[in-house]
Amino acid sequence: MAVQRGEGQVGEGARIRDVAKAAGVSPATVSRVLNNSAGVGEALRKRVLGAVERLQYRPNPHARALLSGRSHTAGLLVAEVDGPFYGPLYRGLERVLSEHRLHLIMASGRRRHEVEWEVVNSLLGRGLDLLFLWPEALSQEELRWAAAQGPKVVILGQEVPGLPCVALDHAHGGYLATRYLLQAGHLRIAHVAGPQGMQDAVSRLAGYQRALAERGLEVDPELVAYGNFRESGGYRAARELLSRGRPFSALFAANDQMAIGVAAALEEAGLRVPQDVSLMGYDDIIMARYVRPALTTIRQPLEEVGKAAALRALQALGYAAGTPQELALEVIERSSVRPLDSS
Amino acid sequence: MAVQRGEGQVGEGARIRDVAKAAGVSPATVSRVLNNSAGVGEALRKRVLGAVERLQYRPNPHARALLSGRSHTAGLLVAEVDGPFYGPLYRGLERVLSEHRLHLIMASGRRRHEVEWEVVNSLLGRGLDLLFLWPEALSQEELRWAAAQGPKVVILGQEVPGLPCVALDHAHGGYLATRYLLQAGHLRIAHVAGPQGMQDAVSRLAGYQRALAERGLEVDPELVAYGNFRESGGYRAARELLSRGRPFSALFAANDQMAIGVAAALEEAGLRVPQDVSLMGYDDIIMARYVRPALTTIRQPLEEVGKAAALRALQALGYAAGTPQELALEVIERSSVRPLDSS
DNA sequence: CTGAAAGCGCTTACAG
DNA sequence: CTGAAAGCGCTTACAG
Repeated sequence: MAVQRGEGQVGEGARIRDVAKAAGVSPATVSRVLNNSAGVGEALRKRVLGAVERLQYRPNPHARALLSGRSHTAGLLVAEVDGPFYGPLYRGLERVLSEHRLHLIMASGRRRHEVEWEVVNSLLGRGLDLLFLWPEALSQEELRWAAAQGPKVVILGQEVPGLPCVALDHAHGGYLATRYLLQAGHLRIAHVAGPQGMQDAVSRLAGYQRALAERGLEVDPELVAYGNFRESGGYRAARELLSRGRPFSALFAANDQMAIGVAAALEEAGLRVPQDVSLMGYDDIIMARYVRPALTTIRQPLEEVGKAAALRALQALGYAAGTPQELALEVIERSSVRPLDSS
Repeated sequence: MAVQRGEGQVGEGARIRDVAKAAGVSPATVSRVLNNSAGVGEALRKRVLGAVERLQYRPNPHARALLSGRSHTAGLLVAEVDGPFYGPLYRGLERVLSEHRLHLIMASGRRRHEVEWEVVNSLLGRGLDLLFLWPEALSQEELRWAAAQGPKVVILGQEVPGLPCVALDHAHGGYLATRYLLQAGHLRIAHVAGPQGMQDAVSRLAGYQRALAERGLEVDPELVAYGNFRESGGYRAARELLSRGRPFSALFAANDQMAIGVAAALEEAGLRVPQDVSLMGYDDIIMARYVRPALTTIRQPLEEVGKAAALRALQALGYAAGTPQELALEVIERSSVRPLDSS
């Protein structure tokens, strides 16, 4: 009685007992052969493998997961699955994880607190081994709670005291970008920041302000506008900046996508990059090299971030994993910035 | 004896029997409450829910999957997780699937037969409910074999007789793009095709040739070069075309990423788009709207493709799902093509 | 309306 | 070296 054989896809194939019968051994022996455990007689081994092959037997992963408590799956929360940004991160994670036969589930929190929370809970309910969270709206409290729920958690994009994190120093990046522009002789530097309240956006803005202050320049709030981290946001923010009428000879956009939107708006307004306005991006997405003028930007090693996060997580799971590379930000000089004639 | 309580993350929380004990009922009753089955007395129901809450009980998904044969997870094979191309597809799939509490695993086949085959097998061994395959190198035989292994399979990007597929008519798209250029008065039209042997690339090339032939023009093989579907490939292919010395007034690139690489190469060679060379892309990635000049292109409704594929798969699983939209290709006119003066 | 029991497909400690 | 049995955490047909 009780449960009938499932109709599910998994149940359709041969079971271990079918293989055992076909090979004339016990299920335990089949299991041992498949898991390379203990010494199984060579003769039996061959027989079992033959039967496995013949019946196209695949062990039921759900049964294995139930027994071991391991699903061989990791989850990744990001702000969006679109866009050029998370691709390299995903790839870095996948490269390392797949070597350990771990798969990766990606889910989007859409930059909204409510959605992020729901996604994290859904991920927590799936019996994943690992959780990589790149939150945009969740509080540190909430992240710590999530980490207490079971799966190993690695936080990306920000430092959360008490949890394993892999973050880049966004404030430093904002500082580097701005200083670069300053060194090129620009004094009136506008900034298109990311969404207000988002950590990385806030930090880059802080870096921008610090560089200006260090140089003894006043930070003019009229030279700062906010965007959504996408092309459309950069486009709109640039138009807003232009409409304010405050002159600027350079502009630092908090990411490359917005920088490209900015460039479009500038051109529409009859301003040339870099002759009239120097433009600096952030991220170094692939496209940055190909847009005209090619974008000078701050490179974030996102694939390396993914690898580092994966390595750290694997260690937490008890696998012997290598040591991650140093994650350094770097100015990539291309053609969108030019020195200001001090004439 | 036998198995000890797992150390896995899943095993760490409360089990159904703990809840049952706390509520003073049997595990069966807890199960019924949680699954809203049958009529459970309201009083008990409350007690059970209270205990669930108190113990922070989460049913073990692996046990459920073992019993039901359903993992609530779908797999997606694509050529790369990077790049702007698959984002909208993933999003379309995810939007529909998540409404049915299905998660999505993405894996990259890297355009290599061997890797694709391995990935498909790995996916097949995971007890997934659904498989979405956008193959670049697998044969129709292999795809049919995969579909026979258990999970419901939907093929993307090409038609495979006998299997549910969601594909766009790439030949038609190539034809549309070329005809558009022809109608603008161009007669010498170069083509940067995708990798030789890949279905979509081959079809677009065929569409290009058909449009030329229809117009009574000879197809000059010297005007065709091949790229890797990425910016770098477009860049190199354009340089190759230029080095051949055959004149052309327009160029159709088999995707937007290559078109953007082409534009960079053209500009480096001192050629202006569209004044000197008209440029047509394919896909309509977000960036197409923002590069300068904004790219005239063929829009592929990839998010819709994802939704349609998800809907079809859900039907196969027996869920009542809606009917997908029509998937039409469309010329998006922007600024990278201009009529040829017939002077 | 509720519970005791069987069983999903595996793995592993125990016996031999 | 190999097998019989227990058990992972659930769900559901069967009894009551």
